[in-house]
Amino acid sequence: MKASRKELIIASATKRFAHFGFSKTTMHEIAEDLHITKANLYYYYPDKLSLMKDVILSISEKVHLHEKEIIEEGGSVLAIISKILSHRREMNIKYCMLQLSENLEMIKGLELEEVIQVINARDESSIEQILSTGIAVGELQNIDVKDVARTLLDVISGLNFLCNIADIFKGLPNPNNDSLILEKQMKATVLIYNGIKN
Amino acid sequence: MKASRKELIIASATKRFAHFGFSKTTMHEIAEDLHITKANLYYYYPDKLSLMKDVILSISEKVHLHEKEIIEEGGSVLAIISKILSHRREMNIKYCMLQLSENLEMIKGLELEEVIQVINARDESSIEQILSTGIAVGELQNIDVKDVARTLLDVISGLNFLCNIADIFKGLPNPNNDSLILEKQMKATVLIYNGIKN
DNA sequence: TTTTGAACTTTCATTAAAAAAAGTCAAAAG
DNA sequence: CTTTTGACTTTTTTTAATGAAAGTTCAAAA
Repeated sequence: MKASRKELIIASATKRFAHFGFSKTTMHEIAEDLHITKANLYYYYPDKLSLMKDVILSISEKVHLHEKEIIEEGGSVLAIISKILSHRREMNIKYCMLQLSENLEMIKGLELEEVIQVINARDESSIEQILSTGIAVGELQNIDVKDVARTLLDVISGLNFLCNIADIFKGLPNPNNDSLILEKQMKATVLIYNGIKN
Repeated sequence: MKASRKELIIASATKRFAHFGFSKTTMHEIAEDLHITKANLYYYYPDKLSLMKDVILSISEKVHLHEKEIIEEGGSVLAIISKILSHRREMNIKYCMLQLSENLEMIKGLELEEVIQVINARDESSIEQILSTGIAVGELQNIDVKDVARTLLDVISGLNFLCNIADIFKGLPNPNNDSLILEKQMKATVLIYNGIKN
């Protein structure tokens, strides 16, 4: 059926995108990998952008599901967020080209806003859930969950940008940065946590 | 004397750089503004980069002096940082092209590292002084001043990047962003403050 | 319904020539 | 001796033209 065919395309495209980035991957190459023609690929996806979007959303979904698992495993608020940040670093190392490309395309004004919004919503829902549970079990003060979650996410992704900006611009991955980013993110998270814990 | 002549050059160059950015300002134009020849300008500055550096350092010094004044005026830690962040936003609106250019040049690999280091050192010294005083008067816990100051500065400049990245890339200023940046920076600062206050 | 070959259109890479800007220097001016 | 300059060279940026590559479309075949 159609859905399964699309899933194959996404899986195949993800490999190329993750390795070479969006701009260095052609529709022809993606089609070749699947032993179909470019025209056939266009039967399933009207353009490259929508394929890119589906690939991004697919990865985001995987990450989100894994984060849900981490949350369900339980633990202190700080421990859970720490696990999530570590996992995101791992994902970033795995899909770094894609991250760089994604950021660059977004910067260039490509219509990825909707996708970014979905990812943001997922991120917010995860953090909000962690904070809400923290309040429920008395670990955290009775804070404004939405507001703190948004600020924490801004801080985390701001630090990501701060350390990655040069690489994003160059379009070259730099895995060395990841431990530094994680460290800075953890330090900031701990400081914020200290202010909201009971 | 030489010093005064250089100061005139810096003042004049600052106007052009602040308005059009580094790349859209030529040495010829700067010379013209001063009613001297380009060759004469090169008598005082060996190249464009060193003039750029002096302009950046001169503005940074002004900002730093003003922040010292704010600190000396006294007040709560949060009030002082709030004033500093507001002042930085004002400076950013005034010198936005310069900020954008500076970031872009840095990204492109221009040798502005030394200058950035000086600015960082000044920023750190300000925040460290605020935190130290806060501890001394019992407003803050006995935290690791250097560490917290660095993290706070990372968070603040990360948020700046996060909101500005598209504009930095385009090279176009966008003053609308400034209130948003300030808001995010204040929210993050308050959260961190809550964790270090007594 | 799915697939394809053969188009078309847009974007990208390359090149060469011209223009603009950066940077140099010997000599003039004070 | 310091400062200034005009004329010069070198680098960088722009422009325009070309061909190639990639994105996209579509009528017809499977």
